[in-house]
Amino acid sequence: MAKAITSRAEDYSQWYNDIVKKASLAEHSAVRGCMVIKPHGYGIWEMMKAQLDSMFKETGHVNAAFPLLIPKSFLSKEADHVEGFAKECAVVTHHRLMKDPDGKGVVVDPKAKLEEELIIRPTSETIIWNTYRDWIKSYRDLPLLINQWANVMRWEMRTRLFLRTSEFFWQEGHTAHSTAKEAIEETLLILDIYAKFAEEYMAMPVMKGVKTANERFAGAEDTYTIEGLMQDGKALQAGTSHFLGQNFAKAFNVKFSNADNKEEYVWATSWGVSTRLIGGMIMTHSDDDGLIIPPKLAPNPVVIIPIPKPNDQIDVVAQELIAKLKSLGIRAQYDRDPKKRPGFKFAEHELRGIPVRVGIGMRDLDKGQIEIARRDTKEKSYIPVGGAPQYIQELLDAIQSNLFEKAKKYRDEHITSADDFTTFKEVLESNGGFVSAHWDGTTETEKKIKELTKASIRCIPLNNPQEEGQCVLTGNPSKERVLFAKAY
RNA sequence: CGGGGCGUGGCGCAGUCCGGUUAGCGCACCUGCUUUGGGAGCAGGGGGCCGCAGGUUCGAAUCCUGCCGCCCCGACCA
Repeated sequence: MAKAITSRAEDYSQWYNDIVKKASLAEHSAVRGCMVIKPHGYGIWEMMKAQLDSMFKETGHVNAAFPLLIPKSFLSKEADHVEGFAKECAVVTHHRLMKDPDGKGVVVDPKAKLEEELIIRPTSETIIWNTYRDWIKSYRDLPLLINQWANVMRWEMRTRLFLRTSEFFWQEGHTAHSTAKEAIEETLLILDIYAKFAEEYMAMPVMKGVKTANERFAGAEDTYTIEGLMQDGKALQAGTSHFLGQNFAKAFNVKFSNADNKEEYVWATSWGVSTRLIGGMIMTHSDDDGLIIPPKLAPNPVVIIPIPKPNDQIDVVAQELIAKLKSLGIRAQYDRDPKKRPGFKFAEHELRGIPVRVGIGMRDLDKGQIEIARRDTKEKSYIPVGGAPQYIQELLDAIQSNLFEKAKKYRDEHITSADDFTTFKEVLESNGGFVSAHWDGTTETEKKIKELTKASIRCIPLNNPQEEGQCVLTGNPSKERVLFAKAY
């Protein structure tokens, strides 16, 4: 067991780090806070990208690309936005290096100081709205539905691979609309896409809701969120969709003429999900033996292993199986390497989270069967060669739904109501997860609760039942419950 | 920015307190033989500015000074 990983019970965050490292998903780079995403990890991101991108396209969005660098002055145009991001921006001040006059290497050339400093984008609202000003003149130019796949940089104090790094990869949608109603509809449409993606593709159940003023995106009127629950009982904000009102339109003076030839400010949204989703996938499904990838996100959901080593007959059976799977739209990989033993390969592919493993050995072939093992439950079955493709197809679906059901069961068992502060604290200590409690609606109380328990309000669920109650901390009147949790 | 820890072949570490001649171990790697249905065994082999820069000393991975970097825990955040 050369690559054994720390168990979840022993040290959850070490378990996470071990999985990222030993499943070859990513590693720390030479640059502080920035990661190298390795092929296996990037392959999963590509699967996520492809699916999300097609969902965006189906709903009328198109992709474009905006610059990495943003003039410093742009950032200061929307007051809340500056406040939110100023503390974590990397700034470009010079445009040239020179040989160090006192020795080896290079130094910044003091003569190459930029007249206006540039910010490496922490998000792109400002540069995009500055551009939209020129693109939008009439209601006929609306709606404008644009997305970009990009990297952004936020200078983080503490980083964790995928969950929080200084540079991360994401998509950011930026749309412009002629009415508030339409912009809000867009915000909710995207939230639904995110939730559908999370649940149907990542097999990660999520709560849809709206953020409190305190947790809102800097510059937004409303921030909608999907919140997942990880196996250690902490919540993960997995995606956000913002209704920006006219804040950016006013800051960047983006107006359009309506049908009555009257000028109005444009209504806006922005929305994003990032490589953080990979962290969410890991912490939702994986076990003490390593990563578990939901079949729909696996670059290669099936791996075929010759037992004990390849020969002509096994090669033929493997290639035929690959061809038949391909015709069913299932990608499979044949790990033929004769120098590695099957036991090693079994362990390796389990660690890397491949959903289905097929073992082909002469002993089974003589009986006309092959061995098929599923990663999620570790169960093995012996299936006639001819029936294997269909069996695998059904098995992948079964794994996908089993992962979702298992995660949903866990999540549902970790939503607890609390009506007094003692219970509230006890639930957080013992069971973890979401605590559904009344809150008096003030930021002050929200902050106080966070200070006392480390739990924040993750969201006010959509379609939340209205009920009279008393705030769990202050006893002040409240009309609905909100979801608290400790969060990543 | 506070508190803690760590920088030694690709990876993980020992050695550092108490300086000593050739810097060691496991994994990985290379060669050969034997193996082969759940991380193979044996034999041989290659690979090191001991984080960087100064200093003390006959002699420094080890002691002293300064610097740099990374990880973990907190405050901030997707």
